[in-house]
Amino acid sequence: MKTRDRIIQASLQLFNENGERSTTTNHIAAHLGMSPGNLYYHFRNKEDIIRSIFTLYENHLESAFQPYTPQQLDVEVLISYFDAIFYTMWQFRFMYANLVDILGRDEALKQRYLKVQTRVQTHATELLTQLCRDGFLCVAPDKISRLADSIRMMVSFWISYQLTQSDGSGITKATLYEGVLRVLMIFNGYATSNSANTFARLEQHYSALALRPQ
Amino acid sequence: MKTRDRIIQASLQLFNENGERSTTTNHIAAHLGMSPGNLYYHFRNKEDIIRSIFTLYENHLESAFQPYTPQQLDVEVLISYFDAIFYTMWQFRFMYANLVDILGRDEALKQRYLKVQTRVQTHATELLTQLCRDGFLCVAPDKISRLADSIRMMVSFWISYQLTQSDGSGITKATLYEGVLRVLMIFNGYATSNSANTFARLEQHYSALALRPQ
Amino acid sequence: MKTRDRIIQASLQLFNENGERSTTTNHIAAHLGMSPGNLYYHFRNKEDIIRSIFTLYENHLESAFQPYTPQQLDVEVLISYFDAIFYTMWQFRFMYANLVDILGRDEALKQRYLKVQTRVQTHATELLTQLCRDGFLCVAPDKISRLADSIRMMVSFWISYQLTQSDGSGITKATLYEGVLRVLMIFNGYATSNSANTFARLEQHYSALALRPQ
Amino acid sequence: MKTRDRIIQASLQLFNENGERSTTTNHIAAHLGMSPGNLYYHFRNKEDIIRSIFTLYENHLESAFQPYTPQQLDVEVLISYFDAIFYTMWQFRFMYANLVDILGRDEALKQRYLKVQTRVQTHATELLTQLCRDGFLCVAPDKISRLADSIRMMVSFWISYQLTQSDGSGITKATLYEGVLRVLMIFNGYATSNSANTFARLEQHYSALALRPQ
DNA sequence: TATGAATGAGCATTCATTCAT
DNA sequence: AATGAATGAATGCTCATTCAT
Repeated sequence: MKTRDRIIQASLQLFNENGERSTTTNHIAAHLGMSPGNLYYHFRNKEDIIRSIFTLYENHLESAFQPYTPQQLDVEVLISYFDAIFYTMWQFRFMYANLVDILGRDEALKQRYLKVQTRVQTHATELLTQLCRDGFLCVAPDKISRLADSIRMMVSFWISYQLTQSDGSGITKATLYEGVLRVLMIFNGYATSNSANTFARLEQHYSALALRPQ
Repeated sequence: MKTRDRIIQASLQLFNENGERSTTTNHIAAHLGMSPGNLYYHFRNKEDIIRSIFTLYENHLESAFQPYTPQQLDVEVLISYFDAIFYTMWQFRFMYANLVDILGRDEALKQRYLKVQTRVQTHATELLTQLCRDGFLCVAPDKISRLADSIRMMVSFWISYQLTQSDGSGITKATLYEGVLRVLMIFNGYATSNSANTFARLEQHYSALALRPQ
Repeated sequence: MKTRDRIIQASLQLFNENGERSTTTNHIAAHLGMSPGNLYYHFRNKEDIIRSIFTLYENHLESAFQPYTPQQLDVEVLISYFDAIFYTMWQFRFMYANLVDILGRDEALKQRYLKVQTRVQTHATELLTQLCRDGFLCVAPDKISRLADSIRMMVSFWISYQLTQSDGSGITKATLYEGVLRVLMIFNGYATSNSANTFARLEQHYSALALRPQ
Repeated sequence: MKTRDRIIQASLQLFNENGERSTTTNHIAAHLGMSPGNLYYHFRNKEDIIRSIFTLYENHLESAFQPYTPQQLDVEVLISYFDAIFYTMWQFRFMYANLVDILGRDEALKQRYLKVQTRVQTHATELLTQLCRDGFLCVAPDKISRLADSIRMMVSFWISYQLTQSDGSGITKATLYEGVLRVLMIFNGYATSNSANTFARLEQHYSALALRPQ
């Protein structure tokens, strides 16, 4: 792996584990057994590292929430979407835990965040429309967009919510699968008789993951 | 006012205006025309100041969300609750903007937060039950608790959400009245024919406030 | 001596001995056996220290180059002026050695420099006029100002000139007395028969000092 | 052009434009689209680059200030000398702006500077003698050397002086033509009736250049 | 010749906190 | 109660230079 990518990966890991605020650039360099100078050879400053991680986030969102091709729809497709939700939360959990702080310090990043969230909203709306059309969900057309928005808000603040509500020390995969289940619960409210069975299986699937110890 | 209280008030003001992170203890002391040593005579450390502010928060919540006495119910009562929601968000907005950060640094404070939130949840549930009983709302008994929870979550993260979504520089009273309106909108979904008129007047009331310039 | 003044004096000393560029704030603090934090308690930053030294420079120039009272004029008065020239060069030699650099980094300081130099020019002109009137010098009235200017330029760049011309390691008092002698030489060109003797004695006085080993 | 020369030219340009201090070796390499490693293949270190630029300076001085052949003397010859003064100041202005700093860091370079300045002094003296002999100037023989010295000092510190005196942002060609005019003014003081006209034309020539916008 | 990743000592500055008075 | 000088560990970042390829 290239040094630049190693720095990004190590930073992401340390940010997720110890928080972005308390992870210093010297920390990251030391963790990689490299000099701080080399880190600054590859990145202009700490903000630049965060922005590069944000690019990963953008790319992931972009690819994960594309509408599916017509013939594809079955449990696997839905699982891929819910897995993507989980993966996003888990992979970038430091960001969700400090969104206000991180975006508050970097106006350019905030603009990028707004942009990508707008796209996510669009894609999510399309996805829900498709699921309605294919008889998996039953949502009034004028409420689809609001549903997508609710889901986005839930996903965006699930980690913050958990960090303020649970007395545990940190976020585990199980915590995030709980979040996935909450989203599923919202879907369940709009399930059709066709999809009830599928959703039951999905719930079983993620319940099992939510119970797994770290 | 006693020195101790002056410190609390000044800290609250500065935290709200400039953020807790960038408000130093020397800053607070200077703002009060007092020595940092004196500040540390009255408080063990910065955390101690935040804890004292948190006590104000607890007291406010405790007194504001008590069930009303039977004969009272009219528009004024509802306004008093919604005003209390607004007041809480406005008065302690620095906390809402940094909840994860603040609670993450102080486990004892987190425990107090959990406790007070549990009480708020209880009181809110009782309140909703009362409003149903008095024919103002129509919510299935087993859904009342979940409704209270949704409202709490909306209030808790409205400020964070606004700080990440809007590209404006900061939180204004109008922003928070928008939040109050969102909560009202949820209530509206459960309004009875008796209360429809009342809710319309409430909406008018807060819409006007949300439009007022800073 | 107050800590603030001790910092100024130590900084001045270290700047003069080792150059301003290579004298770090930690250096200064260590030299005084104090923490860097304390240094920054008394001064906002390094620039602030330099500005405070510059205030000393301003005050010195202001007091040293006042016109003399009529009855005063004798050798002692002239010696006091030439001594002031020497003292200024010696006391603030780091500044003269790095004028371009120091003023180039701090526009506000440059403005103060321009202002004080304008005042020095005025005072020097008045002084020369007085000396002419008292029969010590004979300069055409329209050339007095230009003479003052030449002297100022000579004093301002004597140290720089010496640092580029001599292969010795540094500036000594003797070097600066040489500079004083050069200025005296200019005066000599305008001496009257009344003052010739006085100037001869002055030259002897400073020649002796210029020959003294460090 | 050879890589080595390209490095020298780029360094000279960047030093003149942005100052030697704030022009890093990586800067120079990037400006040339080359790796820092390659730069260090051609030069041992930054000092080595400066020394190579200094060689250009030496060569220029050596060739520009040679006595003229007897039959040549007319306005053109004088213009060529004054143009050479201008060219030297303009081409190597970063050096004049930081002479103390640059020579203070490199004792060997200082020795070369002393040597070349001695030669310049000699040549300038010869030149003035020739001009006297040819009836263009009238200077007492024992004062010729001192006149040459004064001119050298004026040229050497004109840029430094301007950088400390003007509140403008930087050195322009006009600034340096002003310097040339100052030198001309000194010559004027020793002009003969034969040369008065010539000097007037020279003054006109350089005044026009000094007034030209950048 | 040339690349470009890597080094590492060093710097100005911050801030919660302490403590003698 | 109050002062205010003092602490010191920590932080993000720079840049001339090296060296394996």
